[in-house]
Amino acid sequence: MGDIYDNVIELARRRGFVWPSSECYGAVAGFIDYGPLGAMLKRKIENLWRGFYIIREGYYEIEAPTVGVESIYIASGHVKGFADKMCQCPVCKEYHRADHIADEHGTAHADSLSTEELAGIINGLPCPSCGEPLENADVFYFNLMFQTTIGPGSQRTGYLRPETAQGIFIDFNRLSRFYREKLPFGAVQIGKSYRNEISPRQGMIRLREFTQAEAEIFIHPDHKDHPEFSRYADYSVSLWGQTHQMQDIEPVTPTMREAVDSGLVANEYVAYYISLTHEFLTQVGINPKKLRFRQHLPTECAHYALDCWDAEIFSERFGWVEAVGIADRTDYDLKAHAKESGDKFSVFVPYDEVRYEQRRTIVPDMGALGPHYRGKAKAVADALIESEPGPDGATITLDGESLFIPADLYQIREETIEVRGEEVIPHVVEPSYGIDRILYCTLEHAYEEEDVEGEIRKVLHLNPAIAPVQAAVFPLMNKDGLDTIARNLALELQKTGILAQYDDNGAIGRRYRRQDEIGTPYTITIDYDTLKDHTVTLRERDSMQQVRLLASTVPETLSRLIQGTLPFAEAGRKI
RNA sequence: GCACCGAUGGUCUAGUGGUAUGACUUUGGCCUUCCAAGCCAAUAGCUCGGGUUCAAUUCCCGAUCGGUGCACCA
Repeated sequence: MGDIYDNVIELARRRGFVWPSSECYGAVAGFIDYGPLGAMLKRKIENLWRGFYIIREGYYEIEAPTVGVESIYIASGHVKGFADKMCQCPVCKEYHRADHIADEHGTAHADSLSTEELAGIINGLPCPSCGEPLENADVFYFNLMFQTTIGPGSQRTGYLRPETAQGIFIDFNRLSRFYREKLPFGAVQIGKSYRNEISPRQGMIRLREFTQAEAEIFIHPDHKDHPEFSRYADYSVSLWGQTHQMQDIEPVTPTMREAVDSGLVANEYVAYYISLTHEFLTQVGINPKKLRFRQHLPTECAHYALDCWDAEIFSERFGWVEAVGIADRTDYDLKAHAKESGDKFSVFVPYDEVRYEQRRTIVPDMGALGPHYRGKAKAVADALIESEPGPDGATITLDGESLFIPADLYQIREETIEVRGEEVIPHVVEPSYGIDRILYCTLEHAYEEEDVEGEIRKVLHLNPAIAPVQAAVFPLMNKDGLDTIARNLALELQKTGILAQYDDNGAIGRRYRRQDEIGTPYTITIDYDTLKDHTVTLRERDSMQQVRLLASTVPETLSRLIQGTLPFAEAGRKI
């Protein structure tokens, strides 16, 4: 057999976590189906995430369409920037990045050239694969966004979103109103995003349709101290900064306070979400020893991002997998949408005290300007307002012509203006989670093959909070009324919101193994003692230990076990 | 996209120019007083399309998916 990946994926397929999509018509790379247990697991991971970001941080969730009009992605830069300029070698048919080829042969800023310019430059250069000259090779765009058209016969172009973030940015003004126009505030979105990857490999790691959980937190550009920073000030995580990477030295583990003060992490907001991400991922079940935070190198950091850290999870198969990106995107996106849409993407921030400013305004005398300049009067007035008048009059430029306006055609007013605050374009701190990657890594870290008396026991050590099935109820024997008692107990559990499977098929050991494989944390068995004293056994998946307790207390006890507020040893009498 | 390798019940596999082996799983039954025990039975398969052939799961070509390398990863 292969490595742990093969074993995990085999189990995931067999037991209904993850399946290839549209199998009966031939599966398509980059798309997967979540089966019954996978969909449940995914939802539980998402709900744990909601617990952090919505309930604790107070950033409400929105849901925007996955199809967006072209303008959104023109503004965000995806229409232009999310495309690669490619060319194909006429000899070996290999595809290459045209700008990379030009770059290697000494062309500066090749990525900013047009396709025509690039085609001219690479013409005759050797193909990086076969070495033959690239004769008259076309340079064309390959955009990684899925394109569609909106409406019948419509010329309106739409794109499937390549990230959920833009849906939040373009709702900025509505959100600002919702939060009563007070920074900081944030919104989150969990949903599908789409990227038409050239070569999606690596199973669930690189998908063409994937789920993101993103938070966009709008903060004042001059106040990047997180109000709740004390929560994580003493928290320490493994940080692999730019300088560590370039000098090839190990990550360091300072406290967040130290990391911010030393300048390793740009500000408290970024540090706060690094810690929160660490806490979230370890709660999901990621092994903290296989988790590190790596700072983007200057070359890979998007040009607008001020600081960017990836949470990387170690996979036996894929190495360090980028699962979360935490970036300070500054005001890049809001400015871009302001420019493209013409709307204002800012918040009015009042000063602590009202300021008074002396201001000199020029008030044109339209009654005099009108008859004098006729059709040009309006333009003259506008130019006048912007001008710097001398003692006798002002010189303005209109249609390239210099024009002198005598001082009696306008008034100069010295005013004291009350300034209560200013319009501020917030900076955006963005923690962005790849749920599918987290889910895979969780499975991989939870998976264990244990040798029990010569048999291999496959167990998913899933955190009870995210296990798709929380409990199973077995009658020891399928007779003497044990089965009825077991069924009734399963019903009782379901009434308290616990997903409990009833299973009476096969030997008891086999039933335990089945539940171990899907990560069910607790199993309850009804035996002959139950008939005498109404007690049942409760078995813990990880230790295989059992305790005995009254059947009537099982729902309450299980709830507390799942919440983590009751240690298993105290759940009942040891056997 | 390219090159190489692979694809047989749900899973893992044997094998073949004449529609297929075994194990595990699953389901039903018997048995069974707590960790994949035993017995009986049942269900279930040659990735897809084309070609060669009387006949293709097998040979050839192509596609799809998976793996590896190249390229790509805003």
